[in-house]
Amino acid sequence: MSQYDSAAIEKRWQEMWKKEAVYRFDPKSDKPVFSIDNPPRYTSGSLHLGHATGYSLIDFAARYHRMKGENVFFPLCFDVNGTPIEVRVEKKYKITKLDLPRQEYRKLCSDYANGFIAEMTHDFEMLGESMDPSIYYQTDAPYYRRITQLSFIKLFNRGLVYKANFPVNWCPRCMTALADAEVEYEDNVNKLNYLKFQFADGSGYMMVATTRPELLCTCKVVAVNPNDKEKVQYIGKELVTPLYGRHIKVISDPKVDMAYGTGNVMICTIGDKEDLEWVMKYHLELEKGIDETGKMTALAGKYAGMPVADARAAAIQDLKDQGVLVKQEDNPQQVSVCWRCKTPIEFLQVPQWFLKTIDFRKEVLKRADEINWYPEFMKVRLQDWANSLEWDWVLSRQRIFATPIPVWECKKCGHAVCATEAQCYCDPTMDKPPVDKCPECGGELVGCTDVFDTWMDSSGSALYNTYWERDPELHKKLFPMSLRPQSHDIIRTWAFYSILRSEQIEQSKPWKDIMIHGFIMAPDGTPMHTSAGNVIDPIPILEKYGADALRYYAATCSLGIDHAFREKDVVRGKKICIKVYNLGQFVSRYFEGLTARPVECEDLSVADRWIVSRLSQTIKTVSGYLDVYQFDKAMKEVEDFLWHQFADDYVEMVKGRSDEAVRYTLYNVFFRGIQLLAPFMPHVTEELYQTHFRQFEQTKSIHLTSWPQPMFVDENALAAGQAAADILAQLRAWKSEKKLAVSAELKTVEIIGGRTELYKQAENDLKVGARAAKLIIAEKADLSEKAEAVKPVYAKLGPTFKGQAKEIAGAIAEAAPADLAAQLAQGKVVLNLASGKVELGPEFFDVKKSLTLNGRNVETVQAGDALLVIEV
RNA sequence: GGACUCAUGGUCUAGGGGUUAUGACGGUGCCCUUACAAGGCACAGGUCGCCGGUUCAAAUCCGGCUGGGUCCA
Repeated sequence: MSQYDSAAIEKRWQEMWKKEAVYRFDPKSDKPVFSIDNPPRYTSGSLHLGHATGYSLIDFAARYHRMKGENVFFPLCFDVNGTPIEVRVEKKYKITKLDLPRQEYRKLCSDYANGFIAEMTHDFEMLGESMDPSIYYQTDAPYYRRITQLSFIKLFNRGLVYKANFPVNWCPRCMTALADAEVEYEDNVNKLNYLKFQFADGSGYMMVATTRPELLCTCKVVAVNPNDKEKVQYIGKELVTPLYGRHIKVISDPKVDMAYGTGNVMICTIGDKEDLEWVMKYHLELEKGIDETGKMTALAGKYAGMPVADARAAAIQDLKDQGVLVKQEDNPQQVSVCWRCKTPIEFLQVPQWFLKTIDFRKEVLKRADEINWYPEFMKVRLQDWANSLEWDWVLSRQRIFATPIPVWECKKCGHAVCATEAQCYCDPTMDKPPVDKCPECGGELVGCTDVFDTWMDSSGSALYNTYWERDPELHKKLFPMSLRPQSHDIIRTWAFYSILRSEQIEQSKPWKDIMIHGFIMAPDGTPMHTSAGNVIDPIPILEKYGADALRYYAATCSLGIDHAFREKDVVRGKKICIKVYNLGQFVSRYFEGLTARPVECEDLSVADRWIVSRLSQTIKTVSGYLDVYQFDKAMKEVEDFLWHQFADDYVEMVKGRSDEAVRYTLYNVFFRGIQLLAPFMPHVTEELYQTHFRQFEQTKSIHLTSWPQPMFVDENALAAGQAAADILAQLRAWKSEKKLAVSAELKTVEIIGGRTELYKQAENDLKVGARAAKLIIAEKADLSEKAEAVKPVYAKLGPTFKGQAKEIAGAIAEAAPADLAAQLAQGKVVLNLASGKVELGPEFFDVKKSLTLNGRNVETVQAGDALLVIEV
């Protein structure tokens, strides 16, 4: 008898699936398409537990729809763009982007990222992912970048793209503008400096508190709150800035926090987002105090060329020396930092390319409403985001390893010439512009060195996947896609921009459904971070328990919420593998000697009809859950059915049989059972299929078989079979207690009372299941009945008696069960309450009875309302 | 500071106005019963985060608080 060996089994079938190209999208097929806008995995190397879980969830959907007969589009894909790779490369070679020619730098990044792809593809195979390599893509390839550029050109030509000077989040280390989504916040404590600002008319001074004295060089105004009674007298007066001696005005603005610092705020152009708001509101002239490398500009006078932190220290020293700085206090604040390198960001005005986004707010919201969100509440995040947008999407980045913006600009007049569609893919830093000279002024055209925000590439995945601008017919057939799976952290980026792009290019939603999963946390529920040292490597888990076991864990993670990693669920997953594997070994004994699958059988027993009915119900329930991506609930149903109903109850019930009916039932129920399990545990189910069913079924893989349909539901058999199963479960427990083998033969089993009419229908199943030589089913015997407890049925009592219900329940609890039972035997119970006399029929009571039989040398077991009398 | 979300035996989870509150892992005891000891049977273990409200009835609905998570112009 062989034993379950996850490593051998998983390797065997992974190789077969690959060799036989089992998972292939067929562009020519006219079957319904189920297309997945699969998240291209970022080429950062090692597999993370979060990836393992996320991609498993997607694979469940892919496999389910494949078995439903749909033409599944599930691409193997990688995201090979952007700053994170650059950061790693710079770290590895100890360089910055300025140290190398663009092409060499780009090659270093490309080689670095591509070096991981083979290994990461292998990771997916090890997990049993059914991604399709025939529709492979990676986001740095010219064929993919071409789509990004083409969509840009179309938007450019429609006037949706513009270049503007605009304050942007700027990371001085990465030397790039950052989208707000790329800005993180860190708690920090710095100093709040109290400075004396002299009035220009010599009438004394005003105290201003600031955390950024180095920005005095761009200080434009000082604001006070109009409700600040002490300060209103200063509004309109002139102040002289320390260090620079500029004359500035005092203004009033209701947004000034009177309680913070001195209640007077100096507004610079610009230090933070609040400054930006005031700059916009009062149309202040933008001055640049800090440059792109994070150093002070000439405006800063003697601090010019110093890094911001040094300039601040120097300014503070000078202010102290001059007696301007009179006080410093600790100031806890949140600093904005770059999401990748954690360097504090600056707000700088830099020429940037923008895509009109705010104008599309309504359309995006409308498309979001057209998409089915799983779970629904995730849509709220997108809506909040869309509604709070205040400026357009900054498309450009001053980096290198990304898609070039296909534009040339005139050196003289700044006029921008966009590439032609025929030119794409192109790189304006190497390729020639479509025209020789500036069409406006005849000046020289220079290739744009800016690249796209990587979300510009990513948000085009639904377009790329559906052959947009590659195959119009296929595009029409595939767009919009069926499903976007993703995590909740990138709703405001990937999901939002994808919907925006789809609206701008296709005036349509990009997908029908979106499913959003949570994060995998460390076992203690805190996020996994390399810095916290709590990152769990999934590879040893895969080796110890197998991919099917890890996938079981993934299945227990309900959508939308974060889950702590639970190794015990992986353990449970492996136990299920072992259980079904062994179950297969047992069940297949019944198929020995078969030359074809068992023929349809007319005379099924009640037990057979019961398990077939339960199977049919399970198929319906599981399909319903899978249709709405509720994998946790679906898995639980399958697990409960296979283990408890099929293995524990049905198989135990029929062990004594060897007829055609049981063979037919075991074959069909077990086959369909493992089909239900196949999307979750593809390896062990393939092993079972190939070992026990393949010889009778035509299909080369279980994953290409058709999703099972319900066989029949026989309500009567459901009730009778369940009643019999419950009796037999009690009997097995009794045997175990008496240290008897489950297969121990019994002389007589008498079932007295309880659901007699049901037991009678399943009489033979009970007899076989009990291993009883003689089985008697009787309504009554020579026994005495005793009411153990009489409880009120609250669900009936409450709605009928409302406020009186509590008093009635109290009275019932007080009364003797025997007395209540005696009254019930007469048809009703009469209670004398303080609030009056109440008559209650039997529907208000739940009577627990016990039956005892005296005077016979037998064992008795209570099984629900029935009494089992056993003669060994 | 804001939006969304979560809080249920030792640990983790299901449920989402009225049964005896689901199950897993762990614990204890018995059993190597011929598919399965990573199995079977039994047992112990819970004031369903805290405080209020709605209701005849709240783990469940509402409000506040505390604590976790995610996102944050």
